[in-house]
Amino acid sequence: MPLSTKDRILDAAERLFAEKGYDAASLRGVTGEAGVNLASVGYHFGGKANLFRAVFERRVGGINAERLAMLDAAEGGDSPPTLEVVLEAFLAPALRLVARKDEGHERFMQLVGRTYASSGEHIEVLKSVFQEILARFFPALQRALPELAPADVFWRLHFMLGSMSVLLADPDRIRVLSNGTVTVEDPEEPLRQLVAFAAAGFRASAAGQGSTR
Amino acid sequence: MPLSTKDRILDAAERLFAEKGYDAASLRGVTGEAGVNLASVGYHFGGKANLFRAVFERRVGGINAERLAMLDAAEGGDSPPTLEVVLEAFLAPALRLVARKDEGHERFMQLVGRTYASSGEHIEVLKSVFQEILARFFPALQRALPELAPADVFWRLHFMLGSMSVLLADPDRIRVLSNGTVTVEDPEEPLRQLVAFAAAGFRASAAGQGSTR
DNA sequence: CCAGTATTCATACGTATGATTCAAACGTAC
DNA sequence: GTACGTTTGAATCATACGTATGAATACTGG
Repeated sequence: MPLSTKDRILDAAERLFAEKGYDAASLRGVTGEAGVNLASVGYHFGGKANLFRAVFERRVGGINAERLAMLDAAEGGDSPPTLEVVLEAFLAPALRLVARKDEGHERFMQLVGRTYASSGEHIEVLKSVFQEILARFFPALQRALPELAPADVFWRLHFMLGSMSVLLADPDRIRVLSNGTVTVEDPEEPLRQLVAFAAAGFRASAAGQGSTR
Repeated sequence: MPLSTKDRILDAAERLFAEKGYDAASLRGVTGEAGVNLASVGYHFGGKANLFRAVFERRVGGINAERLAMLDAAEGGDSPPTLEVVLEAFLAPALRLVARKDEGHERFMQLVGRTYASSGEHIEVLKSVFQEILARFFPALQRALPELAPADVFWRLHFMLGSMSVLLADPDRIRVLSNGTVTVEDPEEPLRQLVAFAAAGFRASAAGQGSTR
């Protein structure tokens, strides 16, 4: 079987939403690229907003399952997992999809990164899905950093999410930023770089309210 | 004098672009909020795209000048500036504008953060302006981190820009992320937190190609 | 005061959007 | 072979968009 109309719409929508953003991507563009009729969007999804949700729901489940599986594996051993292992469990499933040119998945992660930085209402889609992940990873981070105040853990998680989101939104940005100096040949390098950077950042001595005054 | 039509348009455009993004912000919304005629956009700026540029050009000059001044001051002393001082020279001018509720400036920084994470063509506006800053700050970073390979400096700068951009794009995100646990009372705290996090990240031992294999 | 320029205004044009409708065709499983 | 879920084509709707035009108004220098 080639591909169902539903999936062709999802593929095209994923691509166009990631490329142009929600507003600039039109349903006519989506159905045109998918080679299906305009009316089929209404039939299958009920509208543009629901299509946007559907694009997310198709992928996030798998990614988050992989994250939780990696965390479970890391926590299964005798000693508690190191900070690096926890960070990698969170980052690797997302960054690998950008690395291996999965076509669909890469576009999707671009959409995630893009959406995370847009302060609009589209974030709600991300937030609802992120809660379960946060509920498992935050305690794991806190256990790996017992001396750190919860507020500091949140701040640094916040920063790491920002770093990750630009990495997802535009995998080529590092090349542009460095004027072509830095290129990514090894697909694992962004992950290694971010884990090293974030782990050191997490381990910095507290910078909260009282520490510098 | 109250405020020129040109400035009223710029103010409203800044607000709406930051709030809804380039595509979702309409010229009718801008001129409506500004209380001016729709046609005045064409007269003063020539079109929506040029208006977008103008919104940037009005503010970036001052911010970058402040960055360079702080860096000059830091490099004026006898000993070379520490990493923290360099980072602060870069981050403080931007983050302070978010902190002090300058109305206009806060909205503008939100727009900057938002634009940085959008992979579209709007980045070109940012990039052109960022070159001169990069040309001064990258060497300063490299001097503060003599043992680090240039590629690693770029990677970590990249990550820090990602962290900064979410901080700008949505100052309230830390509260949402932490489910209301973490709130920003001291306006200087985001700066302190990010400087501490990024400085430690920059100082991590190299994570490049050969280091982990 | 007036000429000339700069600005502002109301309005219209063409195009595109998301949504919805309806009859017809298709495929497939019972 | 007929019934049902799906897909298509085409059309229509109301609405919104960016842009352009030309008249009207405000401002300014002589």
